[in-house]
Amino acid sequence: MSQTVDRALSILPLLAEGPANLEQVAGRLGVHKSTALRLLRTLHEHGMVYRQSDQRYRLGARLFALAQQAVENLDVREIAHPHLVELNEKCGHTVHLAVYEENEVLYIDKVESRYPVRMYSRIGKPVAITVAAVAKLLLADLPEPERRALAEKLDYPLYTSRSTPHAQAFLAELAKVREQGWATDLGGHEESINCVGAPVRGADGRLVAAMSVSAPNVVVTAEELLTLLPLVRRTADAISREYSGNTRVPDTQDQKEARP
Amino acid sequence: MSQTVDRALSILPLLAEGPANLEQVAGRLGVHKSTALRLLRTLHEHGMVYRQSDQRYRLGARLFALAQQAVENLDVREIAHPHLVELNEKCGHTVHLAVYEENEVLYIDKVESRYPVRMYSRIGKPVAITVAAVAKLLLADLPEPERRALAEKLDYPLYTSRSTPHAQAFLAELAKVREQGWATDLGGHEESINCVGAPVRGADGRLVAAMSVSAPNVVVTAEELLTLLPLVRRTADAISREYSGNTRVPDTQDQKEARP
DNA sequence: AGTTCTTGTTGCACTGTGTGCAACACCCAT
DNA sequence: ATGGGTGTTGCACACAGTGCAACAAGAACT
Repeated sequence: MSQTVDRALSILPLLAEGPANLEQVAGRLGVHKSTALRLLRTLHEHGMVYRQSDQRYRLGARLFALAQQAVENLDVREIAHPHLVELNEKCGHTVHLAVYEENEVLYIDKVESRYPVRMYSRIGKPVAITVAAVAKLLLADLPEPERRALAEKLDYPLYTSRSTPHAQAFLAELAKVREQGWATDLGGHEESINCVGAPVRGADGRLVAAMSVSAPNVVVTAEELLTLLPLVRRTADAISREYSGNTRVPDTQDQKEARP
Repeated sequence: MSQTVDRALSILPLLAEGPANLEQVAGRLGVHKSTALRLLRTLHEHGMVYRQSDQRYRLGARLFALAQQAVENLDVREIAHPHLVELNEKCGHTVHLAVYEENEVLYIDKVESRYPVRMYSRIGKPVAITVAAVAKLLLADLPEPERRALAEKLDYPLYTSRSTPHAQAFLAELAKVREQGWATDLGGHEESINCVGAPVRGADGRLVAAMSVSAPNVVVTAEELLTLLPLVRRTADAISREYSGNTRVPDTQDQKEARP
């Protein structure tokens, strides 16, 4: 909608791929060098980009700080965290918490496995949406037309032979997940890794997040992992209960400045 | 430099404090509602802000993803990580890695303590610059005028009775750190938490990062923690060596597309 | 040392983009 | 129904953003 801002923001993902110099930025934006320079300077003033010693630009520190503050404001995360830690202490595996937002599913919290073999994933990383257990749970909760539209639009990369191959299969899987109230990913993303997930619901019954436990085959088989399902569901339910209990007050809190 | 972009970017830190509606945003920016609306829409299109169900805006998912990609591009981090893990396995305490960037020091990696009592800190969070061991190390390496200028400009919050009280004391501390090649924070940020840190240097001898080990009093006393100093320094040196070895090649790599 | 590229920076005239206004649409309360 | 509180749309004006061309500063040659 706003050309200048649009261009400026387009620089960020571009730099996320790796550092770039002025000409490269100007080139990829399709604007004159001087224009790109002004945009970069503005971004720089706000700490969004950083100019390294070789004069090339890369993403700046403020970005981290912002992402940081943003994630701290998600109250589900705050409530869920101790539960995730507790679950991790009981079973020892990696525990994830994820939310859905505008056609993306992303991890907002993670407790690392106690076993030496760990998964590669990170808070803030978008999830493999067509296969991950948490993604299935979150998408299964979308209203039918939206779910359908999204499913049609997605890519279905074949990470492994057990990845969801196409929209039709995905929608069928979502229906199943919706029905049973939990989800799995059995080697759909990485051949040797399995996950079991359960939904976290708000007071209105809608999903606000999803959580999962993941472990590689070498540590426990898929069958063994599935025995954890009741524990996972109980944890998710505990979070749901606590989250729903918190029936929204904090908004006005920061305004109040009353004296005793 | 660019008014529109400047305004748009100013919205982000504002939303980082918490969700806000159109009027609040317009008000705090000092612009008309319609202007704020257009800016927010542009930010929205880029996934930088998200519109929650009550119509208020908050920071969006893309921000996480960007910060994520940004941190992955920092090659010190990649090299350092296994060393940090190893150090954590040896001593069990929380290990941090931090860099300096434009008047800020921020954590770029962290390995959690194995003990149940954990510190509150997070990757991406700006460090308490006047007291943290890693901050002292990084600032001590700045050229004298810059260091002085920064020290004068900083605030010196008294987190505890042992916090650095003012610029003069801070500069003296930095001189000491520079001299001895390592740094501590003994209860300067939180009464009961101590840290020992050591510098990571590039091929040119300049600091590229700093690392530290932190532990609360209840687990080990400050004296006991200091006995880890040689180990911490050895780890930092190992990272320095590996980092310097990597004498910059990767730049051209992504351009190449030659046939066999 | 001189010359030629390459890349970043500055000043300026033009116009296209962002601006604020006012009117409108909408929702929730009363 | 009626009112206040929001978010949204269309439009005329002007100023902020644009691209150009000329300049500066290095690096990489000969």
